[in-house]
Amino acid sequence: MDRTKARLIEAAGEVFARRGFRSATVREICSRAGVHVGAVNYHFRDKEGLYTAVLDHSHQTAVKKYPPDLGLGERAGPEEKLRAFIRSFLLRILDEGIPAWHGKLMAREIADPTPALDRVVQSSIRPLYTYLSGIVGEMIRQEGSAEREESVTFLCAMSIVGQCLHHSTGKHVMTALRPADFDPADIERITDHIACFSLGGIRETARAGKA
Amino acid sequence: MDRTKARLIEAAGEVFARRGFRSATVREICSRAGVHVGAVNYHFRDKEGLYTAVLDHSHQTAVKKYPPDLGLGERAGPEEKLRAFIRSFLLRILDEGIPAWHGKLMAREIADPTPALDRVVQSSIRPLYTYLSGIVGEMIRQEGSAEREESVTFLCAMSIVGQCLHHSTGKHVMTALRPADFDPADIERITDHIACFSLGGIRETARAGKA
Amino acid sequence: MDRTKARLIEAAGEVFARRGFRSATVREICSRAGVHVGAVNYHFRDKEGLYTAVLDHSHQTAVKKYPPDLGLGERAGPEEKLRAFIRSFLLRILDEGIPAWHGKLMAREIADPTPALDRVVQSSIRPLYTYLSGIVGEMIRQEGSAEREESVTFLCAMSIVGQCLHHSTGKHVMTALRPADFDPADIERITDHIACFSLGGIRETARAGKA
Amino acid sequence: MDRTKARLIEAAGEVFARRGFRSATVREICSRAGVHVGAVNYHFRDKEGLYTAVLDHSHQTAVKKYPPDLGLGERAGPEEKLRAFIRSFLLRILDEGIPAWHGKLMAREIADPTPALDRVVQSSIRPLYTYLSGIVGEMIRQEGSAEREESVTFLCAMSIVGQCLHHSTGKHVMTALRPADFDPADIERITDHIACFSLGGIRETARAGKA
DNA sequence: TATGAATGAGCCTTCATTCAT
DNA sequence: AATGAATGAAGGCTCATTCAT
Repeated sequence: MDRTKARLIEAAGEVFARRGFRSATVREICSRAGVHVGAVNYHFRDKEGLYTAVLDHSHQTAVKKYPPDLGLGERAGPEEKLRAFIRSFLLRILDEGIPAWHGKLMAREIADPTPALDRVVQSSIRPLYTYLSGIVGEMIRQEGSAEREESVTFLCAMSIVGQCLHHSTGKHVMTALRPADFDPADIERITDHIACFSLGGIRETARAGKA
Repeated sequence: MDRTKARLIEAAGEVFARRGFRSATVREICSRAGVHVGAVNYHFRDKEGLYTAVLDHSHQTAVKKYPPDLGLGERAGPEEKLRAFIRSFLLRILDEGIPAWHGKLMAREIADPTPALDRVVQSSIRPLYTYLSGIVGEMIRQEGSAEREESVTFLCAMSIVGQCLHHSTGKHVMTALRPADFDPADIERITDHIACFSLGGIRETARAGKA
Repeated sequence: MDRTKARLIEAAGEVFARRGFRSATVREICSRAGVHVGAVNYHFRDKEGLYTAVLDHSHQTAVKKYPPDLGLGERAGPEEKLRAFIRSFLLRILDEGIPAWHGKLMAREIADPTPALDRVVQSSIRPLYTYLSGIVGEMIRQEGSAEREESVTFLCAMSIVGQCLHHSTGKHVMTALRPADFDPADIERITDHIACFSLGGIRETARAGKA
Repeated sequence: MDRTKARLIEAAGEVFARRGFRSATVREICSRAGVHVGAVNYHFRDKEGLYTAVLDHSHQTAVKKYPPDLGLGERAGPEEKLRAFIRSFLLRILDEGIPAWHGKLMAREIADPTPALDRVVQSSIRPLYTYLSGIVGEMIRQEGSAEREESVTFLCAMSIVGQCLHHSTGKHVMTALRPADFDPADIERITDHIACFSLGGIRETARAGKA
């Protein structure tokens, strides 16, 4: 029955996101899904097969709920697009529920890759990166810089992604450092900050490249 | 004998940094250290005790080799201090050798905390954060902004740290995305970029807070 | 449907012959047969029932294709009959295709018996043995020996069968020992050797019994 | 303690010989040895390591107790040597106790090879084969035959070995066929038969090669 | 009648830890 | 004080078989 597969994917998404692929146990996943221990091997061949299925499924869900431009039209300006991208990215990794698994799983895959990394890069990460590079490149060109453009664009994109991921990856430390200030649920405020910070960062970088 | 403890800490630092606390095995550590399997439990009570000892020891080593200001005097300007901090931070997490364990262990602790997180925060992370906050706060004040200063300073500091950590945490993905562009060994170039990007980011953030 | 049973028997014959009863898995058999996993239990009660069915079916096929005398008339001499028997036996266990399963399965049953051994002995092995004993007994009597005839005949028959089986059972070792010399496909040459060797052996044995 | 390893090897030899490598379970072995289930992995790395250790140990024991020439001097005639070899071979595979494991394990390895086959061939089987080839070659030359000598020697040696092995491998079938006649304990009688049969076989083969 | 999802037993292995020596 | 053999729990996985549909 398909219901078992669905319950398994749901339970596995939660456990993999919380514990990581290696530390997650098939037993805990099955227990949460209320299915037999052997079900994973039957339906997904092995633990890795289940993990891949979770990644694929959550990818589908995430792109639907959080498109990179968040519904912005093509005519939107790059600054607007950048803000939408950051907000979308933060929603992916900070929100609760199925789509957030995807962000958390990607974050884990980035920090501690499994054999599924290549798959994730091709299906999920590269498209996002390509979209972000387009925005950043446009902003850099607006500043009149052209030198080593691609390489500079790459570093700027990584600076943006790094800021976003840190709000997921580093949340425990942030809470420990300033319990009062840090609220991962306040996505709008974090979006505002990273968008503003990155805008200034991109411009400064473009200016430096021009000189 | 103290020599056994020292060899154990050295081997454990390397293994914990490479595999993380949970994936590292006592057997591999003991094997590398050339001591018997029971030594960890005998000298450090349990695996966690060894981990704590490694953190303490590598902290001592790291603060000596990579002081946050990299030897800069108090009279240096905040921009200069910021660049030195970023370079020092990148060296901690990207360099090879004993002191780099500490940076890698901190990065792992941030991304996937263990019960030792609080200890690490108090001994290592908070001092760094306090130092960085001082620099950032000074720069923000230079721009004339004052509104919600502390909170803004916190977010800026996290943006800087997030960028740096991503060059350690996300190195596999960066390599997958742009194998030609990404070289974690080129610390100077990464330092230049993050310093420049963050300078623009802080100023833009300060300006926005002023309006 | 009978077609499912037929496909199952065909697939099972191949797998049992290659892996043996215990190492063969119901799943591999069903997968090769293109039927669902439960089919074995549904049609044949259990794995052992399928195995029995395979033995019965392949026995039917084998006796048709490889009659012990290979079509020799009753008037043929014992030496001619012995050679035909040996050739027939080798074809059963070394040939490829459906009838060869039977030989391979018998060889496996002899080397590593299952609960089906008695059935195989009664249906397949004993008739062959009886036929061979007739030939050997005739040759021994030709030499003029009579003492403990039956027992001697038995041992001679076992010597002949043992030689033949070793060319199936021991093929991996023969290849390892003399890769150049050993070619299980060269059934004529092996037949010639075993027939000649056994002729000499029987005569010598008969002569010794006479003395 | 070495006692655990010794008990494990003893228990494993018995179980491997009775069930074969694949069908034998670590649990049964440990249970018989009266040791913990993890002991196999601790002392021998894995099941295969234990198997290898059993093969090595039983090989040592077997060569001591049953040297191929059974203590015959070099001056003994080839017929005498052949008989000694056959008797020694039968003792190896039919006797009870540790050295018989080796014969049974070799017989299993020949019929159903494991990854350890090469090791067994090099350490145990090839030396025996070489010794036997020397005897057979001498007998063939005595008959005056020289044509394709090596290849003929090989086939004769295989005929001898095949006869012997069949008395171990095929014992269940022999018992089923003639319960009264067959007594594997009557090694002297079997030795007499195979020696006599093989003598006649070798001479006949040599004569045929000469013609 | 036929299917295939689900089951339960069992297998090998790994791991941190304990404890007799 | 130090060793390393032994332990017990747990992990992923395979397999033949059952049973609701």
